[in-house]
Amino acid sequence: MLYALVIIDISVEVLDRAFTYAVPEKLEGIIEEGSQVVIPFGIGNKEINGYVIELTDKSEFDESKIKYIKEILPKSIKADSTLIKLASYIRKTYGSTQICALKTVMPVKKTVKQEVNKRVVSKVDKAALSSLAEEAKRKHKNAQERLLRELIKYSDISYSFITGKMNVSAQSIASLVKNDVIAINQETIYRNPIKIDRPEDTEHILSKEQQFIVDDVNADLNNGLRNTYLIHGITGSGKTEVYMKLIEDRLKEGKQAIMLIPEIALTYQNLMRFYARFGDSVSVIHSKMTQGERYDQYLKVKEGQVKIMIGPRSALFTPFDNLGIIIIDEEHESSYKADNMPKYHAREVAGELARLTDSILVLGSATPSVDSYYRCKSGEYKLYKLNSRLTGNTLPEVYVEDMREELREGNKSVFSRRLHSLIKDRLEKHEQIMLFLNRRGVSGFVSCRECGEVVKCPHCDVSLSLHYDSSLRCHYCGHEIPMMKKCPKCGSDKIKGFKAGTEMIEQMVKKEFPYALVLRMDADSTKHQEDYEAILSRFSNREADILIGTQMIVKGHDFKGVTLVGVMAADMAINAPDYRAGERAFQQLVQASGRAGRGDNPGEVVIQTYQPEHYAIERAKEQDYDAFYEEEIAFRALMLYPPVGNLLAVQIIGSIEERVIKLSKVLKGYIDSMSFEKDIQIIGPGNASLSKKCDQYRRVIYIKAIDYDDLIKIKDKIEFETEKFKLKTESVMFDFNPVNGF
DNA sequence: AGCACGCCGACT
DNA sequence: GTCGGCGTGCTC
Repeated sequence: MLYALVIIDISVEVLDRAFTYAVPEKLEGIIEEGSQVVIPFGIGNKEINGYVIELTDKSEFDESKIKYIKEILPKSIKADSTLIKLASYIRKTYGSTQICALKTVMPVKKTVKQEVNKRVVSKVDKAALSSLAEEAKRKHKNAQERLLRELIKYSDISYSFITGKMNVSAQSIASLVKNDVIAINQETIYRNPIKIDRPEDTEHILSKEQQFIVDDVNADLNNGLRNTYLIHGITGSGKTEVYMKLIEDRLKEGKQAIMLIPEIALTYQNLMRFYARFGDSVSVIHSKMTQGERYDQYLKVKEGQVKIMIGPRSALFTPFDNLGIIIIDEEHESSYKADNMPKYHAREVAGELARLTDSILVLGSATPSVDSYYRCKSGEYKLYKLNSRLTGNTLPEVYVEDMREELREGNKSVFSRRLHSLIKDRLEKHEQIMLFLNRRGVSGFVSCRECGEVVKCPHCDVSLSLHYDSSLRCHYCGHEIPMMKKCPKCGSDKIKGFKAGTEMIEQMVKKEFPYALVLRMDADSTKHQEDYEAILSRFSNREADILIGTQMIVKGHDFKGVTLVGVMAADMAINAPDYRAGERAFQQLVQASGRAGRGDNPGEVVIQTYQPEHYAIERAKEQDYDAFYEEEIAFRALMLYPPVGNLLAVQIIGSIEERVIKLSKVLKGYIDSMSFEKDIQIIGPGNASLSKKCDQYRRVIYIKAIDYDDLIKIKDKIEFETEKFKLKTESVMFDFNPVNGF
């Protein structure tokens, strides 16, 4: 008798274990580990889906009670054995249910009808295409314009290439078909579309530094070593070339590659480099792809056509059969941490995947995460540096402007005198300017305009947040004091809450520089992805002098015309109520600086702040990552924050405030009752930084521990206890080493 | 999660 | 006497 251990599709803790089912004779040999099956479950034999995670010939369970598997779930796709192991890792490490973990590692669950091979051909000549493109541009039909311009170069493009990689919607194509500009050629063409249309590949000569990395990694591989590598390379130092060479070498060995890049950097230009090099063996996934498109990618991977997958964190779950390398570009990006359950970190999961598949993991960043750098220092990762800019252009000049000084000298405007005069200068020279304003979190912090003092929590060393009821609160421990009238340090009455939006800056710019053309980009002005692309391309086409925006504008796009970057208030980032505030601030300042002078003209950067002596600012000005790291890690070690310690956020949500408060206290009681070999610290319960969201009250308990396993024990204990009093209106969630705040 | 069993109050 | 409340327990 053949039995199957099945994980059932009900995401509840008590059912989160394998159930034994008998495999009917007709399915023997068909059902495999990873198969999705339909099984009768419970008293009513309700039909439920499940995943087979193991096949065995002896049952551990009372045989008379075992039921038969009904069938294989129609149109389903079997989970890879590696992916099942990865799901187990995710369940264990991040505390989700097995089924939830399985679902996250299965980006494609169902088969979808396969698309016919469609190609788009132009029906008009190049001149007509050109004028139509101009027209489309005028009407802000960006997608159409993109397609038309591409058709000038190649008169015959595959449909899926246009909808997929060029990101042009079916509607845009349809409207061009309607106007008889293009036709869709349905003949199945077995030639490869991309190989033919693919841009000329340039020669690849690696610099000494680049070649050293490639040789060293390959030497390790030849010696049977499977390491994790971190490439710390300044912007423009040619990390991508190294990635591509390493990928190429793996392909030669018959292996495949996964490359993660943040979704925001998944731009056409970035992808083109890979197409030029690797042609049709490269594929991309992104969040906007439909089920069908995803399935097509899946098939291509399974058939061995696709050997390199590029995408955001979910690209990790590409079911390659012989993976050789995983690359994570911009590894410090917080988007690598999942924000819904299970809250896994792609860097850690990639590490596990590399281990499971005997692959290597390569991380790269201009401003590595403190986490990864720490692992380099401890010898866990191998560190490489790329220090020279290949393009030859010099680093920008960075000025730090002390806004306290400005105020003392009677300048009450949001522009320091230096920034004001530089903006004027650039406008006269017709060069472009970017003004960057960090605005994370809803409530601002409180600082003294006289001495720069920021009011901080005495227990947590993060800044206190000003709330609408004019109280100051710590988002970590709930410590609360009333808003003061005078600065506790210097006694000045110039102490105020700090808040400024992009809109306010826009108005100020318009007032000061009425003749400047201004574009603003923030969450309000970019409700849709198209808006985002539209603003960026307008700025790129020099339709505006000044671009004002939040972090969105410092990532991804390069603007050749920008020679001045202004960081309006670096204090916003430094004083975010989060232990990672310093790290994020430093990264953003370095990134923002990197936006200046990408073209031929050298750039200048103005950082405005009330705390010019803050280490994140001083180190960013000097562009000295190592010095920053040393100071940051000392702070983390002192406070036992990650990566030195480990942090668990226990998040409690509910609609009745008293009950949420009570529950959070009860949970803290459970933790108090536990004993550990190494010391742990319990902080809170306190209100979450968003203490009420969607009519749900949110509280949080933070636990710091040396041993990660202690945190898992705490999670298990809380889950075990809360299981008993079936929670209805409240829910408890866990976030291990959180990066995105709560 | 969903369903059955089970043991106490007000209803034709 | 019975209908129905939802507390408790189980599901291969």
